[in-house]
Amino acid sequence: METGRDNAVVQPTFSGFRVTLRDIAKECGVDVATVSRSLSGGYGIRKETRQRVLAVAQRLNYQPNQLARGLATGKSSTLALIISDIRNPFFSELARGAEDAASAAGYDLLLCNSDLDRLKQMRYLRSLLAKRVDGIVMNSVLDLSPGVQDELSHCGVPIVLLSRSREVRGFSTVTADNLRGGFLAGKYLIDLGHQVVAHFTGSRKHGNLADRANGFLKAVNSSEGKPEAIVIRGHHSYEGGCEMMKRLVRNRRNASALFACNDAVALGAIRAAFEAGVRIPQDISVVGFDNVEFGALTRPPLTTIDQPRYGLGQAAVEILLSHIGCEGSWAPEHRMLGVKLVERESCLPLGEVRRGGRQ
Amino acid sequence: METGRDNAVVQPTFSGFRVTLRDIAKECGVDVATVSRSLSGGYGIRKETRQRVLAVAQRLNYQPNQLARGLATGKSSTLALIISDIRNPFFSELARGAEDAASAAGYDLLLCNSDLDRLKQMRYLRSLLAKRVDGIVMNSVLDLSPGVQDELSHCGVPIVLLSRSREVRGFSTVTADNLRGGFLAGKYLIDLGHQVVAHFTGSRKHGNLADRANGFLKAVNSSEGKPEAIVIRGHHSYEGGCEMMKRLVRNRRNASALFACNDAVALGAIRAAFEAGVRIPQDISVVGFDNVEFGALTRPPLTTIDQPRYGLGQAAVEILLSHIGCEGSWAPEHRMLGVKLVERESCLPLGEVRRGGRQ
DNA sequence: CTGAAAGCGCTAACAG
DNA sequence: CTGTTAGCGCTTTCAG
Repeated sequence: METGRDNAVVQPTFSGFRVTLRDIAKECGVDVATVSRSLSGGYGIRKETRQRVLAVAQRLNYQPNQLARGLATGKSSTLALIISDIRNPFFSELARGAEDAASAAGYDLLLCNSDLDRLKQMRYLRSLLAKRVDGIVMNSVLDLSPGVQDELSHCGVPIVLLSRSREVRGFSTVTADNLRGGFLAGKYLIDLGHQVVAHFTGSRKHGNLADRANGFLKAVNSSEGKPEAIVIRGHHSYEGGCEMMKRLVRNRRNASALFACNDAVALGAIRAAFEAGVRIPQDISVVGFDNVEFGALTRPPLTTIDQPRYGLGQAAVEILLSHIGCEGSWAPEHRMLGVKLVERESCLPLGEVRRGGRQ
Repeated sequence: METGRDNAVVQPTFSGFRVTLRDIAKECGVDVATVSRSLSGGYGIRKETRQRVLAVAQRLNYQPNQLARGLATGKSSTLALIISDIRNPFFSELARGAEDAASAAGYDLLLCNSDLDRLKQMRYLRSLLAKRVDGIVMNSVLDLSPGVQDELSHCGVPIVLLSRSREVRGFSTVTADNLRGGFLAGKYLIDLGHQVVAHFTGSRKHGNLADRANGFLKAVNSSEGKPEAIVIRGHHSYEGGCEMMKRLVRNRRNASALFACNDAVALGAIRAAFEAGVRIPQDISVVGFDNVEFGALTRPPLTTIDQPRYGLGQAAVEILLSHIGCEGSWAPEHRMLGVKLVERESCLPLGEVRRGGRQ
């Protein structure tokens, strides 16, 4: 039927995975070394020889075996990304940025979901190092023991962290300006006239969240009106947001504004508020952090701090690549990307519509 | 300060990456082969010898070099996932399912974003095969030429597809029951009394979307009241949804219901509707497909077809693993996971509140 | 049960 | 410019 023409047109794309340098060498009547040189770079090879080798390689559809190459060179052309959970839209966009950058440079990207669990992280690291990945982008290293941190920073493969962690030396970092983001959020709420503003955040060990909290506190403390800050800790997830809002509603009905440490928490909080009959933004104004795509679609659309998620992943890989060029002796680089407030409809000036409703 | 104790307690976790079998062999006064055997499996080794080797390996904190092992065995203990875009929440959840399953079995997972682009897919495949991945989960293979498809199915590494693609033999597949999902959605809308119902879908080449469309059409065609179906094609994304809704509003104001091929499209459509002053669900009822997490938070909460995204990834990797056990001669396996309707608030019976509003 | 030896496929000196 | 020679670190016959 359609076979004749098809087979004629198609070139044997994946059939050449068993042909080796030796096959080409034999075919060309030269040595494998010559073939190797011709294929990679081609320096110190007569043009004609190289052409001939290339032609044969092409014809045989030669595909180099990366494992062999890797064993010989100690490099694998693969990078790794260890994050807590790819389902978090923050990380999925970051991952895309990282993968695009890696792919553009000829690297593949291993994805690891650690859930911020120390044991999982250790397992992944071990496996990745065993595979001789050329670089690692990871969430944080704070929940590893200091000794392990130290070892990691000396293990020979460049690692860039996605959190500031001033305490840890020896790693490059890429972060959004979380401190400033927290400050912007706090200031915005206070400028709206709010006197009692809550902050939902996560573990103290999470450097980025800590920065946001500090920025936020800086805003309230440096403010004239002596506003009150209530900080509530929980899990930095949608469910955590729900749960913290329940706590807030139960214990501190006087809060009129909320800065959530990320959009997931904000969305969870909004959901719980809705179920508790608390209106957003009439009863409580909320600002999130991340500017996750779906934040624009919630009820109400979420005011939030935008951070360049894709760019973070991209920058992290760029740094990795620059380190990889430096053959084992790179200087840690710290890059901080800007943030900005995105005003939508989840905030209102204090008193504007408040007390217009129930209760 | 805290150094003394710390250093004493911590074991040298990542320091052993340069110790090789030879080192252990030397230390134990045995041959590398003995060490190799002791470490992997340990068959045909005297218990004491093995113990001794293991102890030394432990002490030296030996970490096997996977590249070397891979070169020798032809396996890499890594799998790969080629999807269109990890930022799509459908895929990020699927990826998590796949990664968890892989990780549990001792495999790492390479992430590739193809954007469904033929060239990118080819590049990834080449790279992955060169790295001797042990298995690949991929979106689809339909946009590759038939010859390439054929080659792929014979290339020696198991591949499982995330779309049905009946036309292509030689691959295993894992999908949700898209046909039934489309049918459920269509029937639901028709049972609500809608007479003119639109369907927003994507490329014909996308097997899963085609199945949903077919299921949908089956529902409308098998219905008593002879309802009318309007199918509109565009990109199966949020933006695509916006754009298709604009088209619908411009051209076919009589549609009172919409089945979107996925939640992103549904959400985009809802957004565009909102901006056009079309009320959901009063003017148009909409049902999505996927049951993406944020669908519960939109305005209004989205009625949708739930498909087990995490489970799809998990199942795909399970199949891969089972194939890997079979040493090159596995029978393609096809698994189809169930779907169900999730009723929320984006649909209304025809006429219920309709015509109560503007225009 | 264990050692010796060959080889996986490629790279990288070192000679010619 | 090109061939020779060693490995990279591990697995896997094949002997002993």
